[in-house]
Amino acid sequence: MALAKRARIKDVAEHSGVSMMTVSRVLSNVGKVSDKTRQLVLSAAQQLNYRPNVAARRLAGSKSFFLGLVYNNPSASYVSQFLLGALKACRAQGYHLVVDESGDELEKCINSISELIEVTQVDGLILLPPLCDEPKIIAALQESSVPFVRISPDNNLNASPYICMDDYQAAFEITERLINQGHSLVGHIIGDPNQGVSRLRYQGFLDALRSNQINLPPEYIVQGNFTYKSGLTATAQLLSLPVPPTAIFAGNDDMAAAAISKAHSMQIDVPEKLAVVGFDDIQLATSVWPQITTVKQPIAEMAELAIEMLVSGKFADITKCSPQNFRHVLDFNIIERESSSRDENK
Amino acid sequence: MALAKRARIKDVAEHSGVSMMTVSRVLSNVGKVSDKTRQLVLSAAQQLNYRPNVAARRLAGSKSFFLGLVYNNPSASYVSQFLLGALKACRAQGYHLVVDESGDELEKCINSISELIEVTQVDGLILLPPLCDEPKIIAALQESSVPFVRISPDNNLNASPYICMDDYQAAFEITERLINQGHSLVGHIIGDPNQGVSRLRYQGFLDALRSNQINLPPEYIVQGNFTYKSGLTATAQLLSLPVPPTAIFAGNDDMAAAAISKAHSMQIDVPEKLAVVGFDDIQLATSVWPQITTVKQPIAEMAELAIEMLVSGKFADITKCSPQNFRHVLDFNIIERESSSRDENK
DNA sequence: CTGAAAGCGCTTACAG
DNA sequence: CTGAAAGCGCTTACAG
Repeated sequence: MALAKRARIKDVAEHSGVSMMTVSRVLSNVGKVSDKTRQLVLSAAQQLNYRPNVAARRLAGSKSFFLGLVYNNPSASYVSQFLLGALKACRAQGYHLVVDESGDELEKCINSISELIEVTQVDGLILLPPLCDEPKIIAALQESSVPFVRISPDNNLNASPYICMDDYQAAFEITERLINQGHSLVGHIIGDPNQGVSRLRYQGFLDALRSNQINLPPEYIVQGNFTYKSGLTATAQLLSLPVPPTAIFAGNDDMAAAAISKAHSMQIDVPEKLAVVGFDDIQLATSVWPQITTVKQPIAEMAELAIEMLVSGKFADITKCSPQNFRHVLDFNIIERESSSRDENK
Repeated sequence: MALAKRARIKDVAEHSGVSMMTVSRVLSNVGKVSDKTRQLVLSAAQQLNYRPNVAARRLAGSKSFFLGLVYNNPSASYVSQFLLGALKACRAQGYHLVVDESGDELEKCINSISELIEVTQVDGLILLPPLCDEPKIIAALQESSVPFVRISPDNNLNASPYICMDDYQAAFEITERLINQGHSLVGHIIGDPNQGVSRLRYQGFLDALRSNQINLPPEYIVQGNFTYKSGLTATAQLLSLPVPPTAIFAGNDDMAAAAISKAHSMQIDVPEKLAVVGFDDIQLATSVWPQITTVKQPIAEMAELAIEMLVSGKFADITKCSPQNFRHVLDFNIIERESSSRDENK
């Protein structure tokens, strides 16, 4: 029934005694209209429960009110947290979100993005890592002139606006906490080598040690790839060292959870014999025992900001933007839980 | 550039020497066209890299090629697994997915669904549990006459086509496995009372005991709500019983993971002193130690089937469908892992 | 089996 | 500040 009676601009125009054009102007908030007629139109629209027809709008040449989200990130919890934030912001702004999981094949990925642009005609695009660092995708997007925002990108920082947090600083701080708690033999499991954040977190870790005059032998640093499985292997390696570490800083929570599991299965108590800290604060961090001390990454906030940036139109014509305004850094929090004991408080 | 040169139906028509109408017929696969002209049109379309303009299509009164997915399910991994399957199927069928997290307030939820229908003009809708059991939403949807498919619904089974698995049978079988392994004192943590699957799993559990002539005192059954936290509390209660259970069947994996954590923190070894089994096979099931024996629910397959049902048009006019064809049941698997030992093999 | 006409609901450009 | 005209790219319904 709602569908059958749906009001059109023409109805609103007749109802308020002005032309369709004036109604259109009022509703899209464009051009000058006198306050009086504006009120007239607005109340008529409300009375008729007018909702614009997006298809007609789009066809006539304006915005589609669709935004696209493309990802190939394997972490389900990362993606869903992001999705939640993005959806919330879209709703607030009157936009809808078209989601696409691109797969890992570069060719297919570019195809599905151009599909999204041509067929869905999105007004803007959000690229999640590690997809957002693919030069070919960036190039294709620039050519299409569709505005896009990248999340935690690692390269081509002048190519588009982007949102990130200070991974380096967070890693520095969480490592320093471990040091302040008396740990000097701290192991590190590096994240996916294809993601820039892995390097930043590793660097923050190293610098925290250095600034505390700790010399760590290289065998205490092991390469992982952000998966639970890689965390298992890496931890086994660390704990088999002649002098095993008393603490492990894993590059993300999945690997930290694995570190805890592996320690348990080797009869090593966490946190008594081994402190473990992670990164991200995904749901898993509070679904294992003991719960994981970690860095809370503001994933949902990143999503909301990304939508707002796209909607604002500030980056509509990227060639007119100064790359100085591209960088948006959000704050993090360190959350202390049971997987690392706080000796100083005991 | 792709956007600038985009071919229209008119171009394809001129290129192949037929009318626009014929091109339209060929491309939408509707009406009779001679094989010869069909080939002509098809090759012209390909040559020109023609892609239909969805907005124009929609405006002219045909399908929107958008499908909607609405959820309020709190389990991030459930939703993302579903999303993955849905996205894959959409891509295969040339559709796009508009996702909406509805929130828990019924009023807002109905609003956002009607928004989705009116503004986005989706051709069909998928409802995830527990949202899919809200009578008011079902009523609103029926009135709008938009086809919709529900996932694991609990009531109004004649209201729409739906997809589910045999939760009862799966619970029966996984419980019987525990019994066959020598457990007679098996505790159960019931899931969210608002979800039908909780009751079905509970019922399967009870009947497995009964069919094995086991009388279980009622205190071995505790109410949870599918969250990790509720699993913690429920397990504490079960393990404090004068004679604690030797096994726990949790209504889902989140609660099973909590059962393992709680047992650990009470110095009770899993699976030696306590076997734990869950339900769903979400990522968490393999991210804790020991990994959880569980029922693998075919979430992604459910999503794919839902999309296919919507696209097929079989349920386009629901008033013409026989409710006998509504029910679609998918198979499950029981996956044995380390959280429950297999005594018979030792 | 094929085509000419009209129209979907909106916005762009052009006038005043 | 306001409006009449034309058109976006497609499909529906009507002819033949």
